[in-house]
Amino acid sequence: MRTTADRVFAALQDAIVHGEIPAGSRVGETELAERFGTSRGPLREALRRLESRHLVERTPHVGVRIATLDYSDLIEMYYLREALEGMAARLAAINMTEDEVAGLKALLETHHQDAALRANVAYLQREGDFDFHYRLIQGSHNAALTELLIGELYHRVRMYRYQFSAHANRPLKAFAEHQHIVEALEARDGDLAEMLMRRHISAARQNIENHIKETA
Amino acid sequence: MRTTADRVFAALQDAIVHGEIPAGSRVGETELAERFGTSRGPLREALRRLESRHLVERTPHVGVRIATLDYSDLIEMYYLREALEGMAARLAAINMTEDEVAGLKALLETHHQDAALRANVAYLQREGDFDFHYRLIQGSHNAALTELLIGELYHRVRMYRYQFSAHANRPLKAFAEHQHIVEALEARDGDLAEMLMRRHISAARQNIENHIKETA
DNA sequence: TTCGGTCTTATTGTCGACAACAGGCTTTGA
DNA sequence: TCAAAGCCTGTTGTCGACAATAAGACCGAA
Repeated sequence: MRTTADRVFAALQDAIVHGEIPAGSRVGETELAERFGTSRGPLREALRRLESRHLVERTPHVGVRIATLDYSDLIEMYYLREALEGMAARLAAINMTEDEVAGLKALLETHHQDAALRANVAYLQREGDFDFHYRLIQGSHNAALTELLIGELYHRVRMYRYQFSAHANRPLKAFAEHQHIVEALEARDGDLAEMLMRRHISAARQNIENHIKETA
Repeated sequence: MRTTADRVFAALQDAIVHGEIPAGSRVGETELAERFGTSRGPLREALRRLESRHLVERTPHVGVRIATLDYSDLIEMYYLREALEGMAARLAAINMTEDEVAGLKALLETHHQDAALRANVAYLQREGDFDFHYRLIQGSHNAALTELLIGELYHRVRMYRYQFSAHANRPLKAFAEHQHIVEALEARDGDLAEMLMRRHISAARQNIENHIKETA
């Protein structure tokens, strides 16, 4: 059976990612403990785990603040993802099974049916297993890499999406890039897969950087 | 003032990394609490933080085991480092100050004076600020990347060094590669710096993989 | 003898109370 | 009026006791 600390952790993480608890706000332990119907013990455990994922910030004797993402954090994260997901793509080209590649291709096909995408207004992917990057990372068959990207970074990325209510403003391009990556995987071309993935993420970052300059 | 949980965390991490507590051994919370002269509360917090760094493994209701590194973990970590430190080198070439580059060059000069290195028997670097990779990573001026590599991965790497009492068995080559990387930094050539760093780490990995095959 | 089930025990998970600290407020002196 | 020192309050850090769980020992039946 899952422990109560686990439940609190999952619930709190969801609340933070979805913005139910405003980013940057200070929260008290007692307050949160009551909210989740438990004592401060398990709650503190949940907070520590969230801290290691950079979803909350703790300062000794002062308290807990929900983490905020400013633009520089966001840009830094894109560099991380470029390096890590690039490597993931390289490894996926080598290690993915035929079935996994076929599954990924089928996933893209369902995206292709999406009306919003066809109209070039949005490229929304359902979370978790239905996310292209999510599946590709798992295809690297590298546990440490997967844990790092999905266990630690993924939730911060999700938080960003909700916080800035961000949707890629280049849906068709992004979709086309996904398709090219899958083609590289099919060809088992690790070099190409890594290069395409890095360009894919780098383009998204530059897109944001330009947006900052324009609005500044 | 530092909290007791902080002290316990630092002490325990050291004990694990240096092998004072054998890797793979099961340890009880009460036992550890007594050893560090505190109660189970702060100790559990320290354990949680060590868990997020993959230095201990916890299973609910069962207990704590000091993490072990098998070869596949080690190999996976090298892929991570190749991706991340490669990116760090690229960013360092762009973001390092002239002083930092000069400092790194001076550091290599002190390594060059080391007798063991000259005799090609070992390339031992003092830990922390005196480690080449450590300094270069900080030179990336990317807080997220630095936190990830130094805060999370670095201690696992150190643990491996102690556990396998590993010393690079290609000291002069490794040293020469470091020098070439610094030259790329001086030239502010990000592409080259990344490529050299990736080859540097990749070579170390292949070295280990070959070693495994031979002894298997 | 071996397999299945029950029970025991040691360990972890949880709780509520107390101690210690940080930040703000008040007070006092110049 | 302003600044500095001391107090006060609310919060977090720490502790010891209790409850719940899982692993292993023990027993009995096939």
